[in-house]
Amino acid sequence: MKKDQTTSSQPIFNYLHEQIISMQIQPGQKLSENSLAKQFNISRTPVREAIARLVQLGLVEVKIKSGTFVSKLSVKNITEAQFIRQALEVAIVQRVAKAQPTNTIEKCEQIIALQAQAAGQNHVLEFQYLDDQFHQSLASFTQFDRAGQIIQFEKAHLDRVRNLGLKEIGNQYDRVLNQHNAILSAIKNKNADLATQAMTQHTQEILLILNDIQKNHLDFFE
Amino acid sequence: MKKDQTTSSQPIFNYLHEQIISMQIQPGQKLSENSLAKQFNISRTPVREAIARLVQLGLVEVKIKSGTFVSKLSVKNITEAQFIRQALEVAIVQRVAKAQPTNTIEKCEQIIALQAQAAGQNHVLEFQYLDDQFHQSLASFTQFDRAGQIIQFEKAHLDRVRNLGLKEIGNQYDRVLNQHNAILSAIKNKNADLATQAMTQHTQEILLILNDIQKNHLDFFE
DNA sequence: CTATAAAAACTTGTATACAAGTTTGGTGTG
DNA sequence: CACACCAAACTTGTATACAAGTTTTTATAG
Repeated sequence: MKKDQTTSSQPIFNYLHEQIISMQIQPGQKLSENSLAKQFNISRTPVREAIARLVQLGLVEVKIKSGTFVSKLSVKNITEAQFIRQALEVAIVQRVAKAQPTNTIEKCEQIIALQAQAAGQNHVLEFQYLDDQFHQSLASFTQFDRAGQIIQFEKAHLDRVRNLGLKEIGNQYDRVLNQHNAILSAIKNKNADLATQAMTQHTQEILLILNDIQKNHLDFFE
Repeated sequence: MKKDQTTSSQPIFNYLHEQIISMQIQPGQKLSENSLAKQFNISRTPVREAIARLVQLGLVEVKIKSGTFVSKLSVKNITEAQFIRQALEVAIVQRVAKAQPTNTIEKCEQIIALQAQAAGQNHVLEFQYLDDQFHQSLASFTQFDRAGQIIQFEKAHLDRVRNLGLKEIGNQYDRVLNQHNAILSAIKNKNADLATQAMTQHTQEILLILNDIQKNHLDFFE
């Protein structure tokens, strides 16, 4: 009566996904199904499943009978991911603003408070984690799991850029905090239009640094 | 110097996808990797790849070591697909309305004209095809292929409902035509808000018939 | 030393064999 | 007839072998 439901491809998918968005596996780098299989002590079959999913997400490209490569960054792909994310986040925040669910609002307030703490202690990873939590709290109100999933998957493309920019540009804690506060404030005021505006501005932040980052890392872009 | 790039899993993916959204393979029906492999004269490997993609799209569910089943319809999934589609279509039409690209507008006018013809001749499939073309024309203006892809994949869930409703409710040519005209008119008037409103109403049509269809086909719903 | 060609090593795509769990059908017993 | 139990047939997950094309390396000729 074992209901396993977990496959061997899930861990390797999670590993590769995390390594790619954290830029520890660099854009353009070659992956080997055989090496990965040996590394994880499994056969090529589940490795190929994991890679197939990453291909669907646009994070990996397979050149037939030649090799598997981590996708390079491209302004087009990143702009597109931002567009999709913005469309969904805006639609979500509009629903939240109209419903003003107490639970969600309180959760967001708590997260913002924690973010202020993390900012004060310069805890970058914690701050980023809380950023995700803020957006996921809003998304979870809609109970639309798939929408949240798509956002997460698209955000992978944006996170690669953000993590690349961390080293040189640094985390702009105050900007993000102000924007989160603006979004929450608009929600509380039941002002869907203002919430839309605030969320739009927030999700477009990445575009402001994109050109600079491309200039500084031309080898990572296609 | 053969650049094949096509895999044997693509045809079977296309086949299953088409059969599922056209409801020729019914919700809840069992699929067999072995049967499909024999049917297409290939091995289980590419069949499994195709099925894995369908699982990602929510059209198929795999019960481990027990069977593969076409997903049943569910109000939650359908509502969610509608939400995602609406968010993206609205974001797209807003861009089009602000830019007013001549090519796109002319294309849409042509499509609407063809739709009027198809409606007059009661050509259901042609009318539906042109409906898709209308939306894809708007999407292609943004040059965001992935956004269009996501819309198409989410629309699969909506098409199942729509095709189910065709038999009893029938195609409401005039409603759709009026809505397409309203969208295009708002675009021409550079009125993004009106375009948003028109697109929202258009994409929400499916929700109006959802309850009735569920009542008439309880066995297809989970 | 350079250039070219052949061969060896890798690469992914596919077929197939096996493992392990689930479902189904039948058989025997009460 | 009803029910429990066992076996056979199916199911998906995984490992592995092979096919076919690409890349790299090596050796040989000039």
